[in-house]
Amino acid sequence: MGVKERRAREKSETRDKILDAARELFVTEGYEGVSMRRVAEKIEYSPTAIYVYFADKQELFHELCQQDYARLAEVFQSSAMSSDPIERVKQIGRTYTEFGVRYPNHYKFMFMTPHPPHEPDEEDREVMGNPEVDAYAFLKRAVQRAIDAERFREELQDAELISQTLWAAVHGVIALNIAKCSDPWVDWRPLQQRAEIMLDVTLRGLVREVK
Amino acid sequence: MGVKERRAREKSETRDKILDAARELFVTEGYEGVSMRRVAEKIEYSPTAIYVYFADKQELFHELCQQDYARLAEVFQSSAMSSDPIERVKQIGRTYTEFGVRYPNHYKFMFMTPHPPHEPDEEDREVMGNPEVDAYAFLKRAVQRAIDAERFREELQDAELISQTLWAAVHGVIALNIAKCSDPWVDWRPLQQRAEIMLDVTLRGLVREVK
DNA sequence: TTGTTAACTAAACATCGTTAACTAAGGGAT
DNA sequence: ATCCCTTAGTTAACGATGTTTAGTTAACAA
Repeated sequence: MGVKERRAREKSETRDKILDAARELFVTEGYEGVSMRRVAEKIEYSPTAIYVYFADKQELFHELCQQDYARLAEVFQSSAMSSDPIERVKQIGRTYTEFGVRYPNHYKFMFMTPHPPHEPDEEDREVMGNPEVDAYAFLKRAVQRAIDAERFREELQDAELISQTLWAAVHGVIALNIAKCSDPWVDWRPLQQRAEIMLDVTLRGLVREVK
Repeated sequence: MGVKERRAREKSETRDKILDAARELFVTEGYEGVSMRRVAEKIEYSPTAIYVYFADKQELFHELCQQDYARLAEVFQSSAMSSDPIERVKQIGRTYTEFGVRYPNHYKFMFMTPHPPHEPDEEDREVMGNPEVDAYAFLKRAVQRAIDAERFREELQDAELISQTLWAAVHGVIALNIAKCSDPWVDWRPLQQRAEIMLDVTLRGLVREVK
């Protein structure tokens, strides 16, 4: 009776092989630069074999995406240790920046590429909103703690809005860096400096004045 | 002897026809969604005719891009009328947001898509740094004026760095909106609100305290 | 009239994502 | 032991893409 389980295991192993191969290519070549044929070649399967496991290219890379969202949440989990709620938010920002710099192609696909609307399945619904596996929820919780500690200005009570603002601010730095860093039009300051200034500035604009 | 000129005029007319057709398709379909064949079909030429005028698809859309940079600078020119230097910067931010919202496909190609490095030609060098036609230079000048008026904090004296920070902040809002607005994962606040808050927050973080 | 140039085209190439039709192998039921 | 069905995988092909090559055609200069 263990037959079914062995088969399932084998199937999920090849599935993982596909994902691993796709990820490796994807990291260096980006979404457009990777073809289904090259992924297949890498694992020595025929191109169409992939379609047994994934409906199409979109779905294959969407799955990679999901894995990376989870990984980002994981990284968040193991950083952001500070006891000061504002410092925590700052650490999250720094970790996020690091992620974007280290994995620009993942970042590009995760946060800079429009995906067709996608109604959440049951697994998504399980992850969504859980700070342990949902990076955005993690940020939101940290923001909420800072709100509860009355560290943000009185008129700023919406954790969602503040999170979205912080996210956008740091995202702006990373995204411009990815898309425009080699543009001679702009005399770019070092990324680290830009990222740090951005966190300083936005947080200074958000927090309550100390008297 | 007017032959050469007539020919040149005709040539630049077809060139413009190509650009116009490409732009029209591009606005609704985006870079990936438009094929050289469709552009050609639209002007009733053979696909290869385009290659007489543009080296490849990249170059065709790069040219569109350049036109839009100029247009953005133009729009900047006719907004940003306020006499208060900080208010001016804010107006630039709002105008920029409007541009991104109105032309998301252009915006995506202009600011969210990495382009291969491209050494500036003589025309580029003419535009670069001229606030009348270079939108980034326009922002930088407005920032410099605010610096000169001692409106930014003492430690912030680098117009380049401040401009890049402001740009990144607003870009973050627009870019996330374009890439992720239909993502059910996030309970997005209205774009206008996010944009306005972002400007308020960053500027509050940048300007000198009034005593 | 001839030769040259420049705009444009037709056909083809390589590659892409994807589909359809098949093979081959393994296990369950008779 | 035989039959059948499911399933992982293949081969071949379709239609579309960006682009190249080898023409054609027409206008001008001599």
